[in-house]
Amino acid sequence: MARLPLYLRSLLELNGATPTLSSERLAELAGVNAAKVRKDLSYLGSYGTRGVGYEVEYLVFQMSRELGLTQDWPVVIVGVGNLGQALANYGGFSDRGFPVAALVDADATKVGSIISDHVVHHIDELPTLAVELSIAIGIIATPAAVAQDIADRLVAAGVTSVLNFAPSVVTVPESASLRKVDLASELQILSFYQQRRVTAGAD
Amino acid sequence: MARLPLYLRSLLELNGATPTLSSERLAELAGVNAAKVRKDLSYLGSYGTRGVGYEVEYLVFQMSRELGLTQDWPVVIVGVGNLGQALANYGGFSDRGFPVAALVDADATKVGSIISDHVVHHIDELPTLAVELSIAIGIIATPAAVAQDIADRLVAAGVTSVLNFAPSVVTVPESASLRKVDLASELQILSFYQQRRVTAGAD
DNA sequence: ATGTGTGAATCGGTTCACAGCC
DNA sequence: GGCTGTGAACCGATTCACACAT
Repeated sequence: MARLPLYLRSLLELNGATPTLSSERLAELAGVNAAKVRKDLSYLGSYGTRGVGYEVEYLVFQMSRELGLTQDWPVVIVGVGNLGQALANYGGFSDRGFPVAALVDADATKVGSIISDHVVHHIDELPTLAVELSIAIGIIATPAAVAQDIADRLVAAGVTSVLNFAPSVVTVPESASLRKVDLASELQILSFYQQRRVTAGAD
Repeated sequence: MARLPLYLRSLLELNGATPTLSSERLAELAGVNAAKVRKDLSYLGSYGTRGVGYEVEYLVFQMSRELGLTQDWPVVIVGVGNLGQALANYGGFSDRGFPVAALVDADATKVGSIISDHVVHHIDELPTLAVELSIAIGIIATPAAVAQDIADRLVAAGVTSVLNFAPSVVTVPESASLRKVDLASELQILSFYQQRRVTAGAD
């Protein structure tokens, strides 16, 4: 359920403003419709009270548990080029239970340098690091050409969750999970609609 | 059609290795199935030849045209914190026809500083900059709390395509387009499956 | 009275399968 | 013979609508 994180964030943003919340109201906050919220939440169990709504605190707890956020999941960032460095410096990860446990790169000249308090290790150390640091998630921030190879190495090292930022098609075995963030595609999709608007306006 | 950029990228990666390509083969490269490729491409028009496949060069041209990639679309990055700076330094945009035309921020202490060859302007200059630089796309790299306000300002300034990196729900009028990149959600989704695997394994 | 939980209806997108063209 | 283009079947997800709990 890809919307759970959205609901959770909406609930947390309330910051205890209200002890209870209707599906209608939560839908508004999360930018979806109320029926969807009820269906999604009912899938987690019956945590609502008819005539009243959902108890915010309890719901937050259940969602966090469901999403596996009651523990930290250490991440490794592979590739410390522009994007990799940016991600390493970006505080948003560690804050939310995804501490950056290691940085690795294939470039020997980068190995040993320090970025955001982390020493950059060589990619060959991945298997050792993965075990020692209990790494759960690998972030690929390399050039597209090597992305698949990195994914393979991550999985081989026992990292079963992969987030790919490289603009290339990557596959992992059934036993692992893969998500991608494709900046170029996002821009091109915007460009598509942008052009349509411009063209339509000219007609 | 959100898969067009993927197809285009796959075609470009061939680098002229073959003049013609079957839907089967393109599907493989793009990581989807062949029927989908044919449906998607037929939506652009009948650019294939039965018994042969699609002429790569012609297809690339048609797709680029369709996606509006025959021209540049200048972008403005709003917010030059960690993420904003990273995006500004990230060469991937300009390369692909989305030149970073301007950087803006609300923080007066950042205004005037130079990042990746660009002077940071104050957010209030957005309307002027948008017109002068023909800005088509606005990238929101601000804290969540101000993201909606920024989106409103972008739209008011005539920027009708918005890419939101802030972890918050943002809406724009029908007349504009919005895409989002939600790093925290991506990690939480991975965490969800990761936990399921771990839990299942312990059973 | 209010708002959940959920079967039933609906919708959009995916996949199948094959007729038609090269 | 090979591969596209596309109607038809299929499937999951969304939405509707209402019985039922508080």
